[in-house]
Amino acid sequence: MNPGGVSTSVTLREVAVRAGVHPATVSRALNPQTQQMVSSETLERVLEAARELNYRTNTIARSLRTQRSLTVGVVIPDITNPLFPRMMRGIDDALEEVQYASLVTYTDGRDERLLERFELLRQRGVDGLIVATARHSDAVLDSLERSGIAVVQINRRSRNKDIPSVTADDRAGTRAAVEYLVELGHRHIAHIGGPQRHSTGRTRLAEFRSAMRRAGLGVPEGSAVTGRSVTIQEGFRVGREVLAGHPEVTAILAGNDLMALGCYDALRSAGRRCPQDVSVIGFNDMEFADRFDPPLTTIHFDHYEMGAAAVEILMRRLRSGGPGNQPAARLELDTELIVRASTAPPR
Amino acid sequence: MNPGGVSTSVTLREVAVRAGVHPATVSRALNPQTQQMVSSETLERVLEAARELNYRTNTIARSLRTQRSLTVGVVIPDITNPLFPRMMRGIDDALEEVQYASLVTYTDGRDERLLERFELLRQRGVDGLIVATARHSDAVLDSLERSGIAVVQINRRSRNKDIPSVTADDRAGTRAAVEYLVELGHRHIAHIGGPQRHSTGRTRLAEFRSAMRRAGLGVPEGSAVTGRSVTIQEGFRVGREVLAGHPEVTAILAGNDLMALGCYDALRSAGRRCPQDVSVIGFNDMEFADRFDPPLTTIHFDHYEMGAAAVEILMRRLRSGGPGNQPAARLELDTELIVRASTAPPR
DNA sequence: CCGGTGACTGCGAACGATTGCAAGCGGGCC
DNA sequence: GGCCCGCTTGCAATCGTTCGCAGTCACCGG
Repeated sequence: MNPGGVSTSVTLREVAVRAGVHPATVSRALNPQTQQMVSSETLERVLEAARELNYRTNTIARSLRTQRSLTVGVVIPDITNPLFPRMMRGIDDALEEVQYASLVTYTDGRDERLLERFELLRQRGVDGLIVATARHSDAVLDSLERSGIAVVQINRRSRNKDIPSVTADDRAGTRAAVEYLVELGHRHIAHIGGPQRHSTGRTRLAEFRSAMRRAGLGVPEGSAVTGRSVTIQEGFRVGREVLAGHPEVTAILAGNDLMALGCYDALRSAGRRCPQDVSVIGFNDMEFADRFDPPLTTIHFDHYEMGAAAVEILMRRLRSGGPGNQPAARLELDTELIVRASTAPPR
Repeated sequence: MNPGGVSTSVTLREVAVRAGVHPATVSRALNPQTQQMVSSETLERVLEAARELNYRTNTIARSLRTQRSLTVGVVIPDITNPLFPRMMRGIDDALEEVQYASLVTYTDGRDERLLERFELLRQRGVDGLIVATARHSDAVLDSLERSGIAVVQINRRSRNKDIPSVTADDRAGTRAAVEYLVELGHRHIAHIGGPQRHSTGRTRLAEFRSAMRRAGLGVPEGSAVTGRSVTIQEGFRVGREVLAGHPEVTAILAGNDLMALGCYDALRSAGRRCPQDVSVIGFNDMEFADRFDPPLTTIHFDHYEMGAAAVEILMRRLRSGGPGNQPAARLELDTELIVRASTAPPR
């Protein structure tokens, strides 16, 4: 007895001895799935012994035997990107509910690292994968999918429709942003987008064009430009370029919040004020977006929910033991335009 | 052969068959520690076979046998707190170097959850623990330490000097902040501190008092108040209280950056401007502190390095196989005052 | 009274690696 | 020529669970 303390690890065998039964019986008694196989007296005796010894099942041994680790790998570009902490919480909380744990790994934007990182995860026996690094055309993801491991894409998705995904409704979000700017009276709207190898970059750019067309507005050459990555630096670089080429622009729809911050910098360096001279809209509603100078108008979606939903889809897949016959889920989360102070009518 | 693809798992035994040797020999050939035991011809044959089959050692099986999982548990309050993502990167990158992985778990400020969460980590066989939730007087941590598991504290530390820790030099940071405010000409400086159950809250408050005394300034009743948690909400609540009770205050040293943001809100709600009416200094230099309105003057330290250093200490401990005889490391990271726009001379 | 059935429990073989021990083998030395 | 030694390698146990199989026992129905 070691109240409040941490005991050294006790095995099934020791519990068995104390309860006067075979280890296998202890195993059955402790597993909810097989509990009804053991008589109630034995059950009680075993449970008592287990409690007294403070027995905890050794996950490693179980995993070796059952070939399931109750672990999923999570591959994200970088936890430092403020989009991901909340998403991770959604994932981890949902995993905790089903006794799973996550093993997190980063690609730092070098998406091809996925394969090499995956090897490590595989060595550790992950049962499935949540991947936030999908490219539009992603051979690695395709091969993972073919190899039969359960994969769910999150935030971005590849064109491979056999792989389930949870993304924001990029189309609706972009549409809302453009329509809002138009409504404010803007006529010269630029788009500083993300890379076209990402579904987010593609969809948002495509929808930007559509929405502009629907509004009867043109998208002149050089007023919808995409960066090489979704970073403040690229937002700054591309923003400067666009502002220089199109001084008539009074509003910018950025590819995401980080690029929007880059646009802030570009505006400042061009001696123009936000929102008085140029309005800016981001995407993601990242943490502290309401604290920036000016507070950022942006497209919100529920990052936490996105993580939780990905886990749910993954678990469904793991339980069914394969993709099954039903088509892969492609969940799109609702978006909401959050109006703050980075947008205003044009002068 | 399955180029670019993902092969199904191949075992030591299969490699052994292909190389025409015993599995034990393959094991020795593949382990750098024992590699010199096998002849160079055999070695080559084995390596070739392993490469051809794309063999990866099964970490779970290895862990069961060796009783070491190459995994460490990381316990943090909440990954959503912007202090932690960078720290996690420091931890994970350092762990990756030594082939370890991290299993992260959250306490959400309910520090007592540590014990229950630790049980889960123990089940999964973590070799050590990095804990960011230390309380000044922390029975759970004490018992963990006594139980012999390797623990390193990070960011905060308990009074138990037998447990190694990596913290910021809270004392020096606080001193620099106070001295800077004094130098600017402030005479009425308040402290909106963190809970006294945390070493950070304690040390910063204590040093605030010392530094004020050294500057020949008083700390009137009610001008150094601590919150119940280090959050924006508490910063706001306590900030309002202090401002109401001490309208003469022209500068606030906050317990951390989040509380500083709360102070921003409190000032706004009191109709006072920052920095024109009241200067504010934070602590941590969290992500995007330079983007706030106004950009936050704060005490910087290297979060990434903090994580990496914790890993180094932990690894040293794991390798030596116990606390050894040398005293536990208590590393304090250098701090630096980053002057931005939330501070100015008093009117 | 006997065969059958069902409910429990025990037995022992996995899972895939690591490692102490011992055997085989060749060479050097006395 | 015999002995010892060191270098390689194989053997088999082990880590802690799970699970298919089979055995035991009581009870029930014919």
